[in-house]
Amino acid sequence: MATLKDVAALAKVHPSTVSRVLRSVENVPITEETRKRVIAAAKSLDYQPDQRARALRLGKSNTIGLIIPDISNPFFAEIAKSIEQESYDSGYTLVVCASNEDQEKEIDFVHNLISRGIDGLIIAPVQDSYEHLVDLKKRNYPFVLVDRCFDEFETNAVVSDNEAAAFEAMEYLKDLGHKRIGFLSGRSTIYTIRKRRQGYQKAVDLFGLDKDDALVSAGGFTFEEGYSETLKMLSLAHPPTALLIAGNRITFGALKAFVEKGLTIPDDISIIGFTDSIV
Amino acid sequence: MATLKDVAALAKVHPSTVSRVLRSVENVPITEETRKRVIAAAKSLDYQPDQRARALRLGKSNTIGLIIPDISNPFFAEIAKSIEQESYDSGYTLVVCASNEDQEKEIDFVHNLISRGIDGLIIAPVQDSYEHLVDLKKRNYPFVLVDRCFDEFETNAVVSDNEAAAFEAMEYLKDLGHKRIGFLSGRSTIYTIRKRRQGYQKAVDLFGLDKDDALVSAGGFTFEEGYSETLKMLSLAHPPTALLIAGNRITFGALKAFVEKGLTIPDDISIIGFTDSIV
DNA sequence: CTTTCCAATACAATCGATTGCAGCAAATAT
DNA sequence: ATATTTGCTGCAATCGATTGTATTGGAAAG
Repeated sequence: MATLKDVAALAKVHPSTVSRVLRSVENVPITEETRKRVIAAAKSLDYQPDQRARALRLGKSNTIGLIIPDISNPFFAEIAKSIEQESYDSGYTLVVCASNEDQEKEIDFVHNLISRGIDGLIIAPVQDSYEHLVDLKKRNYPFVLVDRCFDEFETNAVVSDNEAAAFEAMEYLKDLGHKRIGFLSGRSTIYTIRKRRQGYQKAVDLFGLDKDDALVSAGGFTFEEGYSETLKMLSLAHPPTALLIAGNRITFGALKAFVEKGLTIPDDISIIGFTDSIV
Repeated sequence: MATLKDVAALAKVHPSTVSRVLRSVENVPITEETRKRVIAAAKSLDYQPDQRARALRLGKSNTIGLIIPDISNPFFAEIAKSIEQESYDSGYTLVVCASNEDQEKEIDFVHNLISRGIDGLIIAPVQDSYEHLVDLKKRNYPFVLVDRCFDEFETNAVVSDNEAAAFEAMEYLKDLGHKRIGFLSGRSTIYTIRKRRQGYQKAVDLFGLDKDDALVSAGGFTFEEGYSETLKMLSLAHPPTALLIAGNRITFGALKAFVEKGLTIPDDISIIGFTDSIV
């Protein structure tokens, strides 16, 4: 890799001059002839400024970090894609890290990314703890949460109104005539899940629907868990006639259970799932 | 952020001593008392070495870059996830970039990542051109291709035997009694697609199956294209009785077409798709 | 012919961490 | 008592780019 020094040597000027020519800004006057010589030299050496050196000197890296719990989940992958596109268009490079729903790893990534001189951070937190985020806030480090935030800790965040969404979905199912609606949950420590469940409960109460703990599953986000929890619910003495499902993978698991039980949608059972994804 | 200097000041030693204590390696002896003082100072300041400074000095960043065409495609997301996990376990940070099947962007990323002092590069190339990769190879820059490689240009690469896979799939369909098998392709400039098509053709020839250009679609990788190409093929005078499908999203598009046409698998039509993904 | 001034470029410090070498003290050898 | 070794730590250069502050050369002014 050619450095400023190499270009300077070739153009027979001082490195600082090369820098000034190449950044071109500033009100420092440069002879047209020098400028041409420098540009030619830079081109002939295929000079690319060393970003880590720039970042070190400037205290700015034009890079932002994104930490998501699971890159292989289309929901987060889609988020990553959008952020990446927007970053790229704004001249930023995005560093995507996958915490894999592991709190330790997330904390690791936060430290690691900061020490790399990242300009800002976007996090979909694991939500097993948040001291590291409190710390970020205290240090005035720019970061934004996405998809998940904390009730007890105020931050900038981009989230959906999960409670209202769940409530609306329930209302729709109620209007279809359903009285006994199951709720397939995900990890209940997570913001989105808690809110969706609140919406579900609110609807159950308000609409006078069947209130039964057996109609609310616990569990995680996986396909397998969705499958087994659905089977469990379908084999109840009074199975639900509709399901509200709090995650895309869980939904696919439920579908598998339906197929296995020979149930058809919407004839035998109705479902509404969160986080739609075709593929 | 605390720097080496800050820690040194607090511990009343020279920065170099702090560095030596913290790296601990080297055969330089350090008094136990000094060591303790330094470690205490580092802890109390929550010192984290600046990775960009280290990278600059050491010429090594412990970071590798991954460029994939589409992060929202579960196939690539899954690849990214595995590589990320493996990198993390080996003490490397992975930078994931999405070229979005845009050759210019890929080239941009290659330059950008290199100038960031990335230690190595993993690329699933767009395959519209490869001069930039030739350049990398010439400069002896460590990189590996994944999923896609070039017939005309030798590199390290991790790829599947797409031709054999397509052939095997065709053999299976033939054994089921199918004589008229369609091939839903993706962008034909791409390695995987070309190979799969070769396997398809080889099977058609070898098994004496129906040879008909109308049975081979062109097109891209999208859900929509899969849908429309399938509809087109189903409305042929002699529609295929089975389909070999070269991509996961295309497959989902085909499924939509089947549903719409009221076709059931495997009663009305058989399919085998590449790149399985549940969700 | 000297002084002043300005345009154009060079110098040097800086960002933070690392490392070969120098230096200083105490301990051992002569 | 002096010379030599050894153990520990400080000094300073370095990585590559940036930028405030010289410095240079030549032209204009006196």
